Amino acid sequence: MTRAQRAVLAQLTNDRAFVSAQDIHARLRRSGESVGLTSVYRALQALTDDGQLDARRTDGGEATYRRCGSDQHHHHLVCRQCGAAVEVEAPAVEKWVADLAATHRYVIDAHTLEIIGLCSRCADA
Amino acid sequence: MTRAQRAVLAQLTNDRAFVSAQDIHARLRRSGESVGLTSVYRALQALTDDGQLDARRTDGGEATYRRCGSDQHHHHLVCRQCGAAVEVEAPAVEKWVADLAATHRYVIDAHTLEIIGLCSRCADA
DNA sequence: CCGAGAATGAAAACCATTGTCATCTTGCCG
DNA sequence: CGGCAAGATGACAATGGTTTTCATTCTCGG
Repeated sequence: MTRAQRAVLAQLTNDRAFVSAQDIHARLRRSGESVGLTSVYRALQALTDDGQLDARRTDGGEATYRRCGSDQHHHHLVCRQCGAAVEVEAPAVEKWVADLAATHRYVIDAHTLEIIGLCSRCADA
Repeated sequence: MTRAQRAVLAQLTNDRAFVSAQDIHARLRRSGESVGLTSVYRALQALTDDGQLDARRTDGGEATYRRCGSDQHHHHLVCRQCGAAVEVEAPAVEKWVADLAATHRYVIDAHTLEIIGLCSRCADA
């Protein structure tokens, strides 16, 4: 693992929310651990390919990343304000998806299920 | 409704797949019906706000739009190649989402459920 | 017919992301 | 140790979708 990858992973292990590349870069800068923006992007790409990070896009189209606790397939309940997320599993949905695909003769690559709102902390504030 | 909105809506009523702003612009151009790219973006924005179009982002982060048959809340089975989509309802999922949000004290704004793959036509080709 | 307010679109600005390339590390072999 | 090859790094430029700006053009009520 490269220096940039270690730095990014450390940051995301610390925070544990969905964070954008630019945010990660800024935070690393602020904490003295200086890594170029390009390297942050490369590290995020590599770690995501490696399955160590989950990626999702915000409503605005910005990519955000999170270090998840489970390496199993799961979905997220995400706070649109702070990025805090709860990992959830939905076996019933998985089955429903598979059946549906078969019915319509689609070859499925993936599916997404996300619940977006405000966590209790952000809702109160 | 403005000229641009009529043109965009006509195009999307014709095609009925998820299409990007740039694609719509190109198609209108090609069909003689010339509308500026800016106006296409504005029309898509307005029509989406109006609930006349459904929007989603491709994996690459590009926004795509579709004229759906149902104005009820529904989800999509989408072909990542050609944009063809099947509208599906999932009452069980809706309920599950609501319960989950309550459990975790999240104030829910929205949720997304998408199934991405290849339609039978694209899979065969 | 007139004028105000909306619509239009070309061009510039934006901004996240990716490519380029010269430099710097690092680990290995002699 | 040296030194070299492969990979990593990061400043900078380029890309590409989207939004802003702004001057011009419609449109429609009075």
